[in-house]
Amino acid sequence: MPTDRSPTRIQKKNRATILEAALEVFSNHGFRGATVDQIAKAAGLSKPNLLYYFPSKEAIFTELLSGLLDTWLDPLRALDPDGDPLEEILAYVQRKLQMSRDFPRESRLFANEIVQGAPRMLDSLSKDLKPLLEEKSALITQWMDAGKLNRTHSKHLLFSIWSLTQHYADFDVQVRTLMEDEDPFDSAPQHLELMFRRLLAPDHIAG
Amino acid sequence: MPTDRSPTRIQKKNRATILEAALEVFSNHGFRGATVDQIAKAAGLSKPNLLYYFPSKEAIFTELLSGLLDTWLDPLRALDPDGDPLEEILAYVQRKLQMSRDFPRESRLFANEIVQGAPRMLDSLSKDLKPLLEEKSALITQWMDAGKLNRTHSKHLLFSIWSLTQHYADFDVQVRTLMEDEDPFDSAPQHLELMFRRLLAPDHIAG
DNA sequence: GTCTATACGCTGATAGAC
DNA sequence: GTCTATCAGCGTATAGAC
Repeated sequence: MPTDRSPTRIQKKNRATILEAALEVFSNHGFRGATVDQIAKAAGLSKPNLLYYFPSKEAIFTELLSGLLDTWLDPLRALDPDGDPLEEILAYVQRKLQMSRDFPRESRLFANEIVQGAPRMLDSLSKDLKPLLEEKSALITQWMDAGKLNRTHSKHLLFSIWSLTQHYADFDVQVRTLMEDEDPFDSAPQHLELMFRRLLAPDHIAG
Repeated sequence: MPTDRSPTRIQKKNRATILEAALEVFSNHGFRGATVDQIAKAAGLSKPNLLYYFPSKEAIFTELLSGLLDTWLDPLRALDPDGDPLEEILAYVQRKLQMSRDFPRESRLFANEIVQGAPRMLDSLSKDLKPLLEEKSALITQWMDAGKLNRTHSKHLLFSIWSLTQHYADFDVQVRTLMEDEDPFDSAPQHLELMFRRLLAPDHIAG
């Protein structure tokens, strides 16, 4: 077991390598479907050596989850109360879509866990995600009250943004099978901008 | 092994019971996460007895998938070329949402498989889903050409319907955690109708 | 048709040499 | 810190009695 005080450079590097490998394997197979052997091989280590850095498979997984959740929620945190409401939300949608394109493994990692009832993530959902959702959905409701946005259910609005954008990461195989050679990420940004612009842009039609 | 000709009533009933139990277990844990023991217990049979009706765990899974896919695609097949375009699509959205409410296990079964790269479903995607998508997206494009619907990317439109509606089944745990006591299915229908009506209703604004 | 008992591979984790 | 060797338990599947 690594000593508690001041991990060496090699320890830090190996832990990082393991977590990177774990992300690759867990995101593709889920917790139960992944094996320590696969992770060790992907990390270029032997299985016992890997378990020298982490006490168990479960420990790797939970550390991975908690480490990623913070940055995963950054795009939502960046929603700026002082910005232009419509543009803020449209920018958030695009940020989320880019994350699906650039970090699909993170998205699938969470998706895998949540479809199966989030047995190792329920606490994070309540403690980290819920307060953030409350804060931002309240902000959006304020914007609607002020007439800056067309009125909708603000929580469903955020769910919609999540599901539409993460779909391109989580269901990537299906999307690419159905679109053949066209890259989904070429046309998705326009489509999603149109959806949310039409939904949220305040009415200018009299009557 | 059951004889090939004319399965008895008890055989039919047991196979149906097993598939029902398998749906329950596979949808909650995925293929790898599910065990034959769990399925047998859920079906009220011993493990060897279960394997008398199906040759393997894999066989149960694939039969379950192929059996469910057909009815799963029914709502899309029901999209009527002769109906009113906007109302047809809005009705499709509501049918899909009802399926997420009434058959969440089926949705999660497919979701589990697809997030992990659809190793046992790729053929079905190409052979069954793709032709249907091509047919219906072409129909939608026709409607747009005729000015009956606002123009959007018809495939992304269908992806959007799938992701938004199935989200309430696949991410049920997250949604319910974040909405606490409010039932998502009380407010989701309105929200989704508004989204697609605003997106697709032909413009009446001059200029 | 249904059971008990069991074979056997895979997987998570540990022991102990170096 | 890293390795080889190995253990214990689980999970799929089968054998064979009834």
